[in-house]
Amino acid sequence: MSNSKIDDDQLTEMFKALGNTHRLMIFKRLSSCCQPGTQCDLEQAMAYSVGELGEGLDIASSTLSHHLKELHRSGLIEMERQGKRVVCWIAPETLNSLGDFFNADIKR
Amino acid sequence: MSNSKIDDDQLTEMFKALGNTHRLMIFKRLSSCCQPGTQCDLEQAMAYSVGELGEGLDIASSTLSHHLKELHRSGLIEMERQGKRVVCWIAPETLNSLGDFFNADIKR
DNA sequence: TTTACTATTCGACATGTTTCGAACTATAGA
DNA sequence: TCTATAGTTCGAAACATGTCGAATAGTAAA
Repeated sequence: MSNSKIDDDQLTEMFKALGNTHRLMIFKRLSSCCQPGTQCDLEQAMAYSVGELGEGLDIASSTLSHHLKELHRSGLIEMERQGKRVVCWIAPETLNSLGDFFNADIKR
Repeated sequence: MSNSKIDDDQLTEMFKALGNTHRLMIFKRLSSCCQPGTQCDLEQAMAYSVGELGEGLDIASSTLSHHLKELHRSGLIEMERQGKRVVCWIAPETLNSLGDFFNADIKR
């Protein structure tokens, strides 16, 4: 059921991107869209600014910037400047491709 | 629907393990259980020996051994000696956990 | 324009990873 | 026991990554 093409090189890059504690935390924060028991609009609620994503991570802002660049390079997240801030959100197609990778019973 | 517990550290290790071209190839070979259009027994058909997994990869056997160790350490694959050979297969629970990670709509 | 806020780039350093060949271990069979 | 087959461990070299602070760039508001 996978219609979005994604090659092995890109897949490797995405896994490499997620294979780091800080980047995985960032990714998880981006993929958690709302508070327990609340409804949320996918497109809106899942966007965070760079600063928000760094909260609680205890790393320098330059390091944070580097990690976000890696997540973006791999195709996992999108970024866009909005005024003073840069907001980030998960690239939805990519996420689906990854889900398919693990859920398909047969791969070649 | 995720009942198998898996913490962030282990998740990071698994992604790190898959974030390498050679290891991803090995993992894909282990997760492709049968030929096109054929039926297969999951438990049996998905086991490969170390030597078989290295075919076509064009790396030294010591390097192959290292990669398999990484995949095993991360919890992605199981290994067992059978006579002269060591056979490998994918750890099924782990695979499900990873699928859940990407398919759950809400994470925290 | 000056200031404050937000984020990125750069250079440097320490740490990890990938890879090889050589030496070693384990098993099965002659 | 000797030999062949199948994998692993070790040490070293090359390369990649994570991290920081300092300097820089973009935006908005006083």
